[in-house]
Amino acid sequence: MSQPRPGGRTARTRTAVLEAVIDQLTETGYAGLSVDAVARRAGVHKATLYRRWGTVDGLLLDALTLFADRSVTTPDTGTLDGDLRDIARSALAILTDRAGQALIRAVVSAGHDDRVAEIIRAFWTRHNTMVARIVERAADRGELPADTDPADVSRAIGAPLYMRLLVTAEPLDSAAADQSAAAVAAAARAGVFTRPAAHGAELP
Amino acid sequence: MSQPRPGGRTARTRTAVLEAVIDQLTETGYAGLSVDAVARRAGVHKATLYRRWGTVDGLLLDALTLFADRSVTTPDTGTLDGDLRDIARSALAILTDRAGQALIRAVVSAGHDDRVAEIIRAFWTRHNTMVARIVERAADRGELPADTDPADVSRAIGAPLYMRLLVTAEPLDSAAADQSAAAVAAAARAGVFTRPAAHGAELP
DNA sequence: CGCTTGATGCAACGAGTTGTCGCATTAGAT
DNA sequence: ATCTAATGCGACAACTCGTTGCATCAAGCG
Repeated sequence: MSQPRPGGRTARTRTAVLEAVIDQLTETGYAGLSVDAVARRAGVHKATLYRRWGTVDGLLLDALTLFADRSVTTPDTGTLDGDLRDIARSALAILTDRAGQALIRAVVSAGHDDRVAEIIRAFWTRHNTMVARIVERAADRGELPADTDPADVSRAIGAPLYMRLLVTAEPLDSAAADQSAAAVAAAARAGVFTRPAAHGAELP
Repeated sequence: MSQPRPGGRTARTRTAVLEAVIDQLTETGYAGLSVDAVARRAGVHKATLYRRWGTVDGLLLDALTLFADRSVTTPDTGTLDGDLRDIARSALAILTDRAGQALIRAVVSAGHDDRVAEIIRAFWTRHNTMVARIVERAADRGELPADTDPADVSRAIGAPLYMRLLVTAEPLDSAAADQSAAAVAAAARAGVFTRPAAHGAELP
């Protein structure tokens, strides 16, 4: 590696700065996220931040990258309900995590920076892939219609939780996560998330 | 009324300003919503805005009040599925409306101004009341468990649509609305939105 | 019609913020 | 021990923000 190691000054600075970004977002939201404020909080000169990150969005982007790079694990409980519940609880964990909450709010506020959008897109792609494995297994067990769309399921699991966080400001607890999982299971079993007939093979 | 009439200069100024607020929000988002920008766009001197609205949040609040005061109508199609579909399509209409979209994004970005939060709370209270009527009728028809929680249903209908708008940036179309309605219907019928046993009446 | 009153236009301001620069200093690698 | 890149430092011009005093205007009223 040509990069300085984790113990190097550069890495230490980055850690301190990105942590300061989260702190600042938590306290003041995206509106209060200025380069100066982050610099003061991190104990780093603001010129350094301008040189390395350029803009406020650069800072947000780096913090977001660090956060979104966590791996998505696929549950395998043996039942659709169990798997969906695990996924909902993972989502809950992100949404109640300090950094997760700060970053999600910031992303929504940041309007649509292209680079940010790309990170979000990549995250959901991975998430959908993970859900697809669950769905496939459930279909093999006969718990679900074979043409169930994983993207629909993926979105539906998280939606009520994001709704509580961003829109209605309601509490985020495990009961909410479990209810969301149960609702998705019921809807999926009922065939609501079935893909529209693609090439009319089974038409009369 | 001691207020100048709708044709008065004051009223005309207010209309022009609030329209400018929506335009500005649409183009730049909450981050770009400055008093100066709105003043320029509305063709009104900024001192006037500071005198009447005080701050940027005052402007947003007034625009939001004007928008949120629209009445919520209760559908009555005779079936649970029909009613839920109507509700989902109403939500879709708000979420695809220019002003609605601008204001919803702004509210999420505005962090939590107390007065804004109060308006949101009031909106959802009315919405929940409306859904409660639907749910009650459906329960009377035997389409739903009697102890179905209207707030759960209310939240679940809108959630996938808000999710598409705010989080995943996916398209908002009537297919999405109808799917959401169908999913909620299936989940509600399955008893997912049933209130937890309150005073243990039916326990062994 | 002319008068009164409150709302608006106008220009200027001081305070604070933002992003950049040249140069000195330091930490880490070789 | 030395070299290099990263950081610290202070100053700066350009910009934004909110306020103020005064002139002007529009709407209602007799």
